[in-house]
Amino acid sequence: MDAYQTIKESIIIGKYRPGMRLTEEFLAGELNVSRTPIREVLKQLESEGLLTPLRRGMIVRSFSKEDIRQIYDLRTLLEGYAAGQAALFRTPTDLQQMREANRLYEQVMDQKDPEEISSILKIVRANQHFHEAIHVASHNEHLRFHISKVVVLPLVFQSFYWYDRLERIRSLESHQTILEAIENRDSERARIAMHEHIYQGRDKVLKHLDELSMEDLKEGKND
Amino acid sequence: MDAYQTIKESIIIGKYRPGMRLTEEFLAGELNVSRTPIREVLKQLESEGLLTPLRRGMIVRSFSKEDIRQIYDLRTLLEGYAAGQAALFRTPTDLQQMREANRLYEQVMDQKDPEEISSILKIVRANQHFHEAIHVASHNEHLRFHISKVVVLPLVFQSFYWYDRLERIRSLESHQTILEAIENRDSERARIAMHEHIYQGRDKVLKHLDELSMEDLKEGKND
DNA sequence: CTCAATTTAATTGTATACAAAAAATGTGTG
DNA sequence: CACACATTTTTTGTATACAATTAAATTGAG
Repeated sequence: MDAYQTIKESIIIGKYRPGMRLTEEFLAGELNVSRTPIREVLKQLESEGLLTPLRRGMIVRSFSKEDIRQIYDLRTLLEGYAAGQAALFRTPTDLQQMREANRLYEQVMDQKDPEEISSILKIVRANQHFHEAIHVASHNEHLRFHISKVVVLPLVFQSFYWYDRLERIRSLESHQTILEAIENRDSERARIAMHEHIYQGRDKVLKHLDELSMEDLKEGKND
Repeated sequence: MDAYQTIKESIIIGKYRPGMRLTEEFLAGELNVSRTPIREVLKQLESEGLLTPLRRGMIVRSFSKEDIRQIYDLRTLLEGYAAGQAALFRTPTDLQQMREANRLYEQVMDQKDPEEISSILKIVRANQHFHEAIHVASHNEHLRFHISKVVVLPLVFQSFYWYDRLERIRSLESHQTILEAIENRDSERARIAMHEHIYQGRDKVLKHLDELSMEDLKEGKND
């Protein structure tokens, strides 16, 4: 795995926590490369919105509730549109890809150690496959390109991290609903179903944030 | 002006034409800096979609008619949404900024030498000011961030380059229509007016491309 | 002891050298 | 003359040194 993927994944899974400062030298040491390739990775991750530039160096971006609302509003808009377009323009191959992605999701849905990070990552990736199959099926390269930048993987990871078995099943079911709408060329239905599906993920992240701040209050961590 | 702005503007105004190959060494010589800062600029411009990576080096991206349709569909979706949100959440300051931008546009609209590149750039910037004022007024940082990446400046430049006086006036008028809707907190009206306004720009670019290929046909340049 | 000024350390920005990879050129053979 | 193969040149990727900038620590005055 190259430097970009390694650092990105560390941010996604929270090994580098929000607010943590990342210096070029530190990362260069961590990955045993010089600062030159690290610099490029940092610039890249900044443009993806995963890092916030400081006057000196970068910190891992943290997302407020308002950030999450805004990001997910955007996702519903763009991915909803993509689902609608996919319903209009999908090819048989596109449909096959979506079905395949859902099969994969079913396989990895309940694994031995569902708390393990690598298990969560597998589920996240299967989920991504389905969504990306729809983006491809929209047959709009630019839409695809920009959606990939709107989707903030650390948040997606979080929502799946906190999903229990029932919620995973419900997520798969909504995938099936979206898929059916696209099969039936029902554009508006596909858009709305995707809209709702994404808001479910948003609500999970928001709810978890609430629970966290509740606990903080109990423990008197109100600073 | 720094390396990033210099190179970006050269692409926008077409000094570096679509398809032209840009090597690090060439640009380093051109701007009298070393390759290091140039590399970062190239990566940045690639992520903005202005450059296409080759196996070795980059070429200036060229946009097909299909690209243009897709890009402008995205713009209508996002900027339309932004206009709608602006109608709901705008503050008095926001409105002031929009009015100010339109005043500026009126000032630079008919200048001495309207064919001159710097004149066109002034109009493009005034136009940008109005649009950005709306993005700010939507009070959604993430929406703003992503719209800035969806708007492809070389295409905006082109559409204004080919606008005649009447079309510039019409463009200002549609700004006024959008502004009124936002003043009246008429969200849906603002969204639709913005939608239509952006499609006008798209059509100009597409029409000009048509005229170009017509001329090519006449001159027997069908290769 | 507190705060400002100055010094010191940490960190990024840029240039440059060299290694690695790809593209272009040249050469010989059928 | 076309084409495969070897050679040269171009161009990018990485490491590293040093300059410029910012943050941290220290010192001294009030």
